[in-house]
Amino acid sequence: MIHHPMRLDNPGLTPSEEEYLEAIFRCWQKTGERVKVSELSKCLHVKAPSVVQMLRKLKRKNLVDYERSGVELTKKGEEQALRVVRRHELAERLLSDIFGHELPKVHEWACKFEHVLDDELTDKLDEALGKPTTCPHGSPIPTSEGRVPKVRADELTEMPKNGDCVVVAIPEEKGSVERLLSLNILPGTKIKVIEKLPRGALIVRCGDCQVALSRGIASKIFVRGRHRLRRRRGRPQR
Amino acid sequence: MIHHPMRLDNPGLTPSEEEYLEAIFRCWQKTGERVKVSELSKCLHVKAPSVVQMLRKLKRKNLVDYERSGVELTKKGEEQALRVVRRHELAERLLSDIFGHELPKVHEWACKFEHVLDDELTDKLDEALGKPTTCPHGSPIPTSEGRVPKVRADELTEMPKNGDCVVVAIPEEKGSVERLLSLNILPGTKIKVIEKLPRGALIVRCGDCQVALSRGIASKIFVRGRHRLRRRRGRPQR
DNA sequence: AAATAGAGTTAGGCATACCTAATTTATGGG
DNA sequence: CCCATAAATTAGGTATGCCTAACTCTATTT
Repeated sequence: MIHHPMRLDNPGLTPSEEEYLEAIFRCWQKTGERVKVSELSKCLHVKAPSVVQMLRKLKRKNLVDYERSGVELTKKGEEQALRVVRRHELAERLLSDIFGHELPKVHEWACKFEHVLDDELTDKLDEALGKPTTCPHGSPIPTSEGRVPKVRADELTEMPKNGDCVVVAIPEEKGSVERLLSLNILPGTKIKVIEKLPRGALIVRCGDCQVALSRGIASKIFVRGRHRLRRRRGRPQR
Repeated sequence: MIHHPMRLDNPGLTPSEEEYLEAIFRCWQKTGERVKVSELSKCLHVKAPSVVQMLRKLKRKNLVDYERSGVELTKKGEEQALRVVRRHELAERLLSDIFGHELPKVHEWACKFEHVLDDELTDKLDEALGKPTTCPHGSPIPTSEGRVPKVRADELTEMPKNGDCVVVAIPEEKGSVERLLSLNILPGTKIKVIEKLPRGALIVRCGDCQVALSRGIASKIFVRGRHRLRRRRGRPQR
């Protein structure tokens, strides 16, 4: 069967439209601000005029609220975005279950997989994987009803000196994951802040060794302080 | 990342081009004849002019030998087709490993998955699945070098009365798979021909029960007579 | 051999989604 | 306040890959 511009299992969304919705959602999630054209342009690797064109299309479909000040998902748009995110996170789980040592590449692979999972397959996958609550990087997986489990977690940079904590989520991006994987810093890892350096950088102990983390990467690691009562396998956020 | 018309990991083939190559290969495999436009039109669910247009494009790229009499893959075209088939069959293995009871849907799902597996992921998948030699329906999986393990197998319709045999391959198509799954006729199943009816239909015993199979479906079941020496887990063809 | 059906082809269009170049609109520094 | 730069937009163009309608073969039937 041929690549159809519009998939039957979804309410009239092309793969591209889905990618834009997902990107808008992820950008918005980081800052809570309306998302700018230039931001999407960067993260989708697409030139600005293409973004504008697509945003107008999404606006016509009532999926986004778009003005010069930036974009925001509408209720309807967010629903769709969450469906895509769910498929993406489940694909990541599947891939990391199969290819344990390839975590750095999992995100990229999942970007493609998310477009070939229809609702039926997604739900079956969810079940087959044991209804996981987070992706391998620690992000929560939206439920099939579109609810995102919210979780209390703080940036590693906000931990006090000598603070003990447990990693809840790490970034998705390949370079960072490679770095963290080599240091054995993954969701679930216990780490302790040894020293706080200027500019947000810090020195942490994980396992036997001590390493310095730049602010850039440390601010994308989310942790839960160990003084909080630990539930088994908490549901972290990022 | 956005849906690009041409994937980087493959030598300039769009997903559509790949689908055509695969379809040409599969049609050719059935009959050994040059494939007709109308045939492709039917099996790709695309109108004839679209087929013609694509065939001309593939001809320009030296992937097919195309004249009014029909199409045939060139050496180069076959190489590419086999890559796609390999990805498809491995995807089927993966899917049927995860969703054991959903065999009828596996082929359809794999049609989508085959387009998101690059060479690296395909090879890793091959390894993770234990380098299987056949897809769950029994078709041989081309190697990464593009070799197709050939296997001796005969149409069930050619078995003699009272012949004992082992199923080697069943069709991919959903309806047939549903039927055969309900009868518990799968690759590996032992069956015995009880009666040969006119027009190629026959009655077979499998397990405890006896069933009638129309010529239509029986001719798409491939078997190996039990008088042949059995190797462990033979590599069937269709 | 003419008529006709069906397969193949050509011509002309359309939707998607990308691009570049040129223009407009903000925005922050002098 | 004005200008330079960055961001957003408009205009116009390209490649894919599908479509319909109309035409041309080919082959079969009468």
